[in-house]
Order: sequence, then structure tokens, then C-alpha cells
Amino acid sequence: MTEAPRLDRQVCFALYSASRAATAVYRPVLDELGLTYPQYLVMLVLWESEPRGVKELGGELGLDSGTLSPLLKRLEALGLVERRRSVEDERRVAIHLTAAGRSLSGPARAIPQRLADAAGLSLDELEQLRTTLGKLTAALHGSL
Amino acid sequence: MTEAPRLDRQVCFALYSASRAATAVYRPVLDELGLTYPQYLVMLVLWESEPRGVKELGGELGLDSGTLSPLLKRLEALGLVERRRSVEDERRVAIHLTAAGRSLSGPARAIPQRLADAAGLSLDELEQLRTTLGKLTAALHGSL
DNA sequence: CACAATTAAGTTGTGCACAACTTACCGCAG
DNA sequence: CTGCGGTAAGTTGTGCACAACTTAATTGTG
Repeated sequence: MTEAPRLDRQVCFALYSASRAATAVYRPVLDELGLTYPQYLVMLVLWESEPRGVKELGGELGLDSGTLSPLLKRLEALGLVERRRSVEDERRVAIHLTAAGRSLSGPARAIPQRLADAAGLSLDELEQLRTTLGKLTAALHGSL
Repeated sequence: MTEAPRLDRQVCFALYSASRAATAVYRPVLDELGLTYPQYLVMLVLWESEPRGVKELGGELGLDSGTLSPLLKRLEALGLVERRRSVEDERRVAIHLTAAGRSLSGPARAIPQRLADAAGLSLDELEQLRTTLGKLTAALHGSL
């Protein structure tokens, strides 16, 4: 008779653990900025280009409005973004950075290095890991 | 002036995305068993050996009692586990499998294959990924 | 033009994560 | 024997994820 699947053999658990460990490394740094990790991700997207619609943000991050709407409300309460109902299409809400939101990108620059330092992997290994994870995520999405 | 960090360069985001994609693949299968992914993880540990204390489960999974206590209450409500206050040490609660909980390990055997099928990676690549993630998680925990 | 199908955003409800705190119990030093 | 430090489990509060649903605006088709 087959064995029950073992926890330590599961790629899925390895992903789940690594992901939580990585955000745990970011947490104290992000605390200083007053951001959670998902909020930081939204800010990353906006720092690249703004304004963005909620749907658009969701496309980049793989999140839906059920997650983003309250998150964006909190970012607005923090004074980092502004939500403006689009004039051309009143279904859309454009997310703009405020001056405070824009200026937060400075202190945020140092954050990724934190993970690299804590990772105990070479830059090559990190690069390869990122590539493999990208392929994996794409394949998993394709299988749904 | 340095660029703001880019989303698509971040290992942390790659981990976060891959982890969510992997549990999304498991979700429909686990739905049939009536389990969430974290509940499935707890069952995996118990199928290896039981009874286990809450602290012990937390050690295996990296979760604290704040997460596990309500989760275990839900597993108990499903009739899969029983929580018994230890007689020798009344601080401890031993988590036992019920007959129903034990018999669920049969249907659960097929689950990991699902991810392997959906992953689009060879068994070798999956093995190497798991190893790298293990090293990464250990290093990240060590850095805290 | 009318109106059904589609789409954007938001809401509601459940279940994690995790911090901070509480409660109850153990074990040990005096 | 008496506390007292430490420990196991549980509780409370916040913030994601995600499913299912609602609302309001737009688009496509006859």
C-alpha cells in the first residue's frame, strides 16, 4: 500500500515556507515605512508607472478587486495614493501617487538588498531561482 | 539616481506568486476533501505520526498557536481530529486523528502528483527547486 | 435606439498569518 | 512549601486572499 504523502517531500510546502520566510525578512524594514508586503508590491507597480486602474494593478500582481479595494483604501488613508473616478469611463478608478507616495520610493530602494543579504544564495543562484519560479508560476496558471 | 526596485526582478514576489499559484492548483482537489491547504498540511503531519501537541505541529509547519488553535478547532468540527488535554501535563493538548481523519489519507495520496503534472518542470527540476527553497528558507530563518 | 451581455470596482463572508496579550500550568530555587 | 520564571495553548485585532455576489457603467447587436 502506498505511503501517505510526506510533508518534507512537497514542493508546494517548500514554496509556502520560503514565501513566508521571505516576507518575514522584509517585515521589519517595511514596518519602518509603515507598509505591509502586499502594500509594498502595489507601490512598486505604481512607482514604475501611474496612474493605474484597479484591474491593471490586479493584472500585475495576480490579485482581484476583493483584495485590492480595501488595500487601496488603506494606502489612501496613509496618504500615499489617491483614488480618482475616471471621467471618460466612470467604472474605472485611477490610482495616483501622492507626493508622499512618490517620495517613499527613495527609502524603499534599499529593501531588495536585504533579502539578497539574508538569502545565503549567490546572485547567480537567486537569478536562476527567480527564473525557475517564473516558469513554474506560468505553467501552474496555464493548467487552470 | 538609482531606479526604484522593479517588481519583475524580485525573488520575493516570484516566491509569493508561485506559492499562491501552487495552492490554487491544489484548491479544487482539496475542496473535494473539504480541506484548505493549511488544514491539509496539518493532516500530513498527523498522518506521519500522532498524537502531536500544538507546539509540535507548529514546529513542523512554522505556525504559532494563534494560527493553529482555530484551525484545529475547525478540523475537530469536521470530525477529523480530536483534541485531548494531556493528563501528565495539563498545559498540553494532544491532537489525535479520528477514524475519519485517518481514512482521509487514502484519497489524499493522489494530490502531490497533481502539482507535478501541472508544474511543467521535470522531476529533476522539481527536486532541485525543493532543495534550493529549503536552503533559502533555512538561511532566511537564520538571519532573523 | 434599445437592451442584453460584459466589465470595473466594491462588498460580504470565511479562513489563514501574525503580533500582542491572557490564562493556566509546570518546575525549580530558596 | 512558596513563589516565580518559563511554557503551552488560547484569544483578540489587523490585514491579506479568495469566492460569491452586488452595483453601476459601457459596449455590442439587432
